[in-house]
Amino acid sequence: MNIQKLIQEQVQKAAQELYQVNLESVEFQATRKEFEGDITVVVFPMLRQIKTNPVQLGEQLGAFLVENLAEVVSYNVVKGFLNVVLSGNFYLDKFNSIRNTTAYGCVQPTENSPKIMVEYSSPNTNKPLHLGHIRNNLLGYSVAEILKAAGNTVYKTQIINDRGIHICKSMLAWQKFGEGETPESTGLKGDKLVGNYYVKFDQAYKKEIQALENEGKTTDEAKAEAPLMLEAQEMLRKWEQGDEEIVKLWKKMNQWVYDGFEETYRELGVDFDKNYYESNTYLLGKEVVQDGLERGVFFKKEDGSVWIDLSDEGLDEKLVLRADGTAVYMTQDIGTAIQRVKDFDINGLVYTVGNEQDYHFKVLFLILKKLGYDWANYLYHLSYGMVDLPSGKMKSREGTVVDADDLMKEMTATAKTISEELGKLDAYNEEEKNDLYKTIGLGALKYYILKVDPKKRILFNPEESVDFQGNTGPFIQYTYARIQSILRKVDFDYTNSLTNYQLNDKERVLIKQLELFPETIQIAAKQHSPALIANYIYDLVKEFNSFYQNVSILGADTANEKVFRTQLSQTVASSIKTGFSLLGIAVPERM
RNA sequence: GGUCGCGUAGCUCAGUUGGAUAGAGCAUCUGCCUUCUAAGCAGACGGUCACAGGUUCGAAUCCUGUCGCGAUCACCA
Repeated sequence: MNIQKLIQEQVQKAAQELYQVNLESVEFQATRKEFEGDITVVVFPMLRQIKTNPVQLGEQLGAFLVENLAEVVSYNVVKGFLNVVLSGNFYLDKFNSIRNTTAYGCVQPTENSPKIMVEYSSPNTNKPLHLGHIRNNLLGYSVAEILKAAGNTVYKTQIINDRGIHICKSMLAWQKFGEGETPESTGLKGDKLVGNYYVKFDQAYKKEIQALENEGKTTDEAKAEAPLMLEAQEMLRKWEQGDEEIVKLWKKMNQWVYDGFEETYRELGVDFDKNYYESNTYLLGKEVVQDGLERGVFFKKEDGSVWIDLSDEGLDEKLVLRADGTAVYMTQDIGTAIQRVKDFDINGLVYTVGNEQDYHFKVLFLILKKLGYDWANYLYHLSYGMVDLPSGKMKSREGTVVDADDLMKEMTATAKTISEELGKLDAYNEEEKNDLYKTIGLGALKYYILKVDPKKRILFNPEESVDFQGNTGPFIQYTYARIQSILRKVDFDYTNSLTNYQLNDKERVLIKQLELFPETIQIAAKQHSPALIANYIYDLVKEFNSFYQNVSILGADTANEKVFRTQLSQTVASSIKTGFSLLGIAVPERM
């Protein structure tokens, strides 16, 4: 039983004995560090049931706790706050149990655990991944890992948007201007090569529009009538009819892109258990709409298009099937969700998609509910803010897109520069050094992005490089490396737990922080927020560094101190490693 | 215009179900490497929690309104 429950019971018992009042609940908070104490009982709310002055009541409850609970050694009352001081032995026991727990903080999933699918990334195959995708990938991957650690069975997935007009644009431009270029012939990553042709299409298309406008057409007419656009649309029609040549080209160019993406994912350190392809799923959902139409969930307009009326929910009418019977985005998403539940027997689904699609997912979830799927209550849109530049939105046309591969390279290069300046890596050969630079560079980038609340937008200034000091990934990695350095130097046995040890303040604070790890993971899972993990680890590391700098570990006076502090350091390192793994960030042995 | 989100130190961000004197990092300024890695530690400076009301023992947090920023309101995805 945890200490909070024990104190609550005793406080309720005290209220009963002293005032014959049945307290329904007791409110707690962590004691602020300017006061003495470990846990604080807030007395104010009790005054509703017990008419007395808060200080007096606090004194009475405090005395009762000291009397009746061995863990409580003393107390003080400030205004309406009863600060309770717990015994050193209580924390020592706590520490020993933490130290002896494997995968401390995490809950192992069982047969009966909820099965959740997390979708993230889901790129279009017409251009390379950029900074926006990086935020998406990091968030999706991290939330998946956090859900796992909280005891769920998790499947990571992406749906690759491999068909549609945008792919045809790249294909057409390559056909017209490509002169047979391939990733091999140019040395370009496949996604970059295909992306170049998407840009080329856009440039040529713009020229055509301009020419038509000069002939007196309106902009809308010009856009619709430009020969390149007509050709691209024709290509899409041919693709849908299964035209052999077009499909062959489509397969070839998509494969280039997949190979390119694969490399980016590998560098970024994200992975998927299952890939869906839009070309396989874009027809899904039509039957469900038909079925829903018959059951009266949807209705048909005169032109034959199918809609759902969501005005009851304060929303509008929404199209789910075009008049010509073809699917829209919503149709596909309905079908795909149902397919995924069939494929994986999942109980829930997390969609990592930017907040520009808030409305879409609100509607999607409502529709699935109205269709009567019970799992529709466990759908979650992990909505995140855009990554903007000082100049505003990233625009490929203006060349302001921050490319994912380039950014990772720059981060690694910065890590290298800083590491070389500090010059502490003599123990490493070139290959080990290069691995380390990647670890640090990516650690800086990932932490920088994940530490902020997902729903807030991020302003990314490419001019000012991401920090490596203070509240950063490298700061935390550095602390881990320092602890590893200590552990390498230990020349005594520290396997056995101590039962008799006088904790100092720094040690006690660290144990308190360690104690919060499991509930932090649970809350982060519930809120789908890697930022909570990042903040928790940062607090832990700050406390540890203060301990490290002010207290000698291997040079301590007594053997017990050496053993205990080594154990404490090791346990902190292990939580750093676990916590960072939930963010997809690696930790180094040296740096 | 309707809907949704955001607004906390010069900058970037924390701030649990409402609780004590609103916290970190960066930047600026002081100290600390002949003892475990100074990517560190100890400290100083810095606030009308956008604004105005309300709810109550108590509000950055909840409610209402105003202002500012962003997104969305496609037979695009």
